[in-house]
Amino acid sequence: MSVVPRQTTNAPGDPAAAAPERKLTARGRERRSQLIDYATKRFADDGFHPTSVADIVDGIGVGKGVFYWYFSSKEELFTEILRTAQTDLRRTQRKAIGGIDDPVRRIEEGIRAGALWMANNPDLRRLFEFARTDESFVKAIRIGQRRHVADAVEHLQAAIDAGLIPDRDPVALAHGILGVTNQLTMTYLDGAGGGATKRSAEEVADLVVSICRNGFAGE
Amino acid sequence: MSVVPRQTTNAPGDPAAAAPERKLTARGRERRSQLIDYATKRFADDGFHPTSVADIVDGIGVGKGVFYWYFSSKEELFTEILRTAQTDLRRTQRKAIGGIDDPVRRIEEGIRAGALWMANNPDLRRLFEFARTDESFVKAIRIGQRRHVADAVEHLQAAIDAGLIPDRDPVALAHGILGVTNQLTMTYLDGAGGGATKRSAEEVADLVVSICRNGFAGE
DNA sequence: GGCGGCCTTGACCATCCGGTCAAGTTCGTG
DNA sequence: CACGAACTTGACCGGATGGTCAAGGCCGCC
Repeated sequence: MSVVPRQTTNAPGDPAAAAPERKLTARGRERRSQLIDYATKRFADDGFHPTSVADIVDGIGVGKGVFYWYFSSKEELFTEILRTAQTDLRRTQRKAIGGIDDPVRRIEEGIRAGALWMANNPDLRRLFEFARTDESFVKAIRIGQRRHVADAVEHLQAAIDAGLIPDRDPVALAHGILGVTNQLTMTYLDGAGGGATKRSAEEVADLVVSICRNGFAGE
Repeated sequence: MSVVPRQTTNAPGDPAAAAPERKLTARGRERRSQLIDYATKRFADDGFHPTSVADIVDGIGVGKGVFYWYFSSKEELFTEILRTAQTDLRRTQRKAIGGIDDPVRRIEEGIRAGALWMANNPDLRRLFEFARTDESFVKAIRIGQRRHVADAVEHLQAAIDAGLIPDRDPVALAHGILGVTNQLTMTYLDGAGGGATKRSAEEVADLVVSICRNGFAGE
């Protein structure tokens, strides 16, 4: 008969786009992640804008209302995907450098873990890449990127303080590392790198570490 | 009265999307570049998909037919913008390393010129960035990127052969340089870099060169 | 076994989108 | 001044698109 009111009041200060925040049963949680998984693939394959809500629900074989039961908008879904992915990437990197003391090795293993994550999650990598170019999502992605850079800067600064690497702007270095990782994983692991042979994820990760460490002239 | 037939036959072998290829008067050429300029700005500010043809013609204050007089589709316009920009970037870099003999300095000045171009053409840089993420345009951008990488590889290989830099995969290095350039120009020159102070184009160019040359550990 | 909340349906809506086209205007040339 | 080609107009079209909602089915719990 009656339907639960659609508009969940946002926590004040949260400017726009909030999740419906419903009580979900096991079945509901499963449906929700099914939507997320399928949408991730479609967004990565066809792009965010060209993928319609109808495409997503039709692909799963459910009615359109299902989508809006779990997400308040297409944008909200996408933001949710981004947030989850950024959290996962960060956790992966933290875990990878867990037991390591030497700052330089922490940096290197962090880079390697980042590159491997990109290699193992090509869809999410593509979504990051797109999100940076779309005004509606830059903000969301900047939050995670800032954290990401801050993590790297911490270790770079430690290495500088210990006299293990030259004293250069660690923030710029961190961004440089990010740029190399993105570009090389894209080139060698996504479809058709520009005149480059295919390589395994590990080879690419080693390549990324080597280039970040030495540049073209170093050593 | 009668209207010139709309569909210009493509040069055979050209798969899709070709320009109308009309005879343009001075007035026509001006209108055409007005459309290109305005569309570039809108695409860069609002994104390709969110910007409609109606937005473009309304922004200029002309009828919709004007657009389709000069371009056969929105996609064709965008591809044209990309192609022109890539050509311009390449020419700028070639010119910058014109009179230089030392391979290492050629590399460095090429990098600097690339970074400066990105800094001076933020709209076009954003369009590149987006085009890499959209299936319809990857192909177009790959062509230019391949050329771009090939240019860099040539100089890197020369430097390796002359024993001026260590013998490492020049293709990977070229992509690394590209990644650093994109990331740093975006961070420091576009809106709101992640917790980073604003810098001049020249400072950023120097930063890019330094990082590409030495990595985080080099020298 | 029935009640109430979670979940699903799919027709429907207002709007917008890329693209077409018949008709009209501008302008250089002969 | 006349003619034809270059250019412009703006109503119009078929088909999305994101999002809504009244209605009904499912299911766990008392």
